[in-house]
Amino acid sequence: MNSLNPARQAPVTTADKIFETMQHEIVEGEILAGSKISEPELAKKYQVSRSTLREALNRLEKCHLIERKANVGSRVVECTVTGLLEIYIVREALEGMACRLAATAMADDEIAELQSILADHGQDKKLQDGVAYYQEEGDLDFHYRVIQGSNNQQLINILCGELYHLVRMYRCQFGMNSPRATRAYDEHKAILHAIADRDGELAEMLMRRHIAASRKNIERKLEQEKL
Amino acid sequence: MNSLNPARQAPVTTADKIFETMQHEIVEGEILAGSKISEPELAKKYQVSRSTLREALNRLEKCHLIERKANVGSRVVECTVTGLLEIYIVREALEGMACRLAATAMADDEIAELQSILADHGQDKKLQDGVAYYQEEGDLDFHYRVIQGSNNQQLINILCGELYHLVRMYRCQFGMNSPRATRAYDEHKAILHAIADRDGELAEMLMRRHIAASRKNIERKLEQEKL
DNA sequence: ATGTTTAAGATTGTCGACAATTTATTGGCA
DNA sequence: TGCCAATAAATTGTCGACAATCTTAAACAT
Repeated sequence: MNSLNPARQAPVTTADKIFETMQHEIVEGEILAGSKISEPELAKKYQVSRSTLREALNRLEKCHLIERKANVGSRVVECTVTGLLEIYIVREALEGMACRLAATAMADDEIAELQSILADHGQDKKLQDGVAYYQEEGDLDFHYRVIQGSNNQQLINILCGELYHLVRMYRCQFGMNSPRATRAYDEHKAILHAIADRDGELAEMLMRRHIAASRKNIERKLEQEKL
Repeated sequence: MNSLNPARQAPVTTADKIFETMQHEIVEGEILAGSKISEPELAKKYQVSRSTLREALNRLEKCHLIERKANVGSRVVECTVTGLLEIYIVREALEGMACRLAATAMADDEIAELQSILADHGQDKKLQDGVAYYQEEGDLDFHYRVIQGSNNQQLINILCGELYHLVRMYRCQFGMNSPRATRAYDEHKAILHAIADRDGELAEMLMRRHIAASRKNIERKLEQEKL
């Protein structure tokens, strides 16, 4: 999936590698959410100097995975319900707009390619039925391609560069194998149909509903867990 | 204006000060857009070590004022027409959503305060008439408060922390003393009215039109300059 | 003259050490 | 016992130097 990102450059410097390693560990929860980051400790763990580690920390901060306070240090971000819902709001606004733009900016062959990918997902879904994991990957893949299709570098940068891994982190740590798999698949089809029709207004509305439905689904689920 | 930002912490470390200095110089164009950043040169200019300067550069990158390539160096971002229009698109999506949220999240006294501020702007506008500068500040101020009113930390962070200074940079360098002053003022009043009515849907639509109108105004102006 | 290879110069990335600040610990006092 | 002050320990911020990489220049061959 990461390999699909054309903007992503291969990790050339050591700080790049430490960054990617830590990014993975934070997303997967191996480095616990909310935990304090000890620069000396981690520098020893990864066998690099503190300068190099700090360079990596700066990039983690750029994609909102850690937070720094002057003269105090860094902490991994907490995974709160509020934070999760806030991100869905941002995604609803930005991906909705991206979808509107994609309806006019995407080339015919890009749309065709995405249609065939979606068809593949449909078959896989039938095979695996309830198992939502693959669908999750597929969901990310679909959203990712629509964003790229917007052809707006600022949008792409924010969604694919700065928010993407934070979204993945929440998915991992809240264990989201949603029961919305088949419905989400249908919604994807409808969105893509609107894009193929070059109907930006409808495409935006459908994408916003799609993301809002996910958000409400989570709100509902978390409400039930409380009871 | 900056003093209105509650999230902003006073510059405590030397890297903070260098960051703010450079941020100002880039926004105002004293450090030219598109120019290459020489670490040794700037370190000498500001009388700090390269490590400290690099720390400042990292924060400039976070708010999209410079871009870095591994083993090559940093450049100040270019101010292109495409880039400007792209930012307006992002703002339309995000500030529209912020406005929708503000309609339900803002407290009554916050709304009242903003109304009185807007009234002051109206008087100042009458006094200074065509002079758009103060109105520009007022425009930023209004948008800023609506964003804060959304009470969504992710939104606030992106708009006020990461995009704010880039928007200011474009305003400075493209010399935007728009002739939309009085119309923008009326639009602000209508937006705030919708917020006071707690009509989020309308508030979002009006804010989106407001920003889209600005964008189209710029598109038109730049189109004319070409001819 | 032009294009390629090689070497020199300059720039960025990384390192370890020191200074400044914060946090933890200890001791004293109400 | 509980709270505050002073000290000790640990952590973050800053510095200058070295290593790796890129850029520029010069020399050479075609």
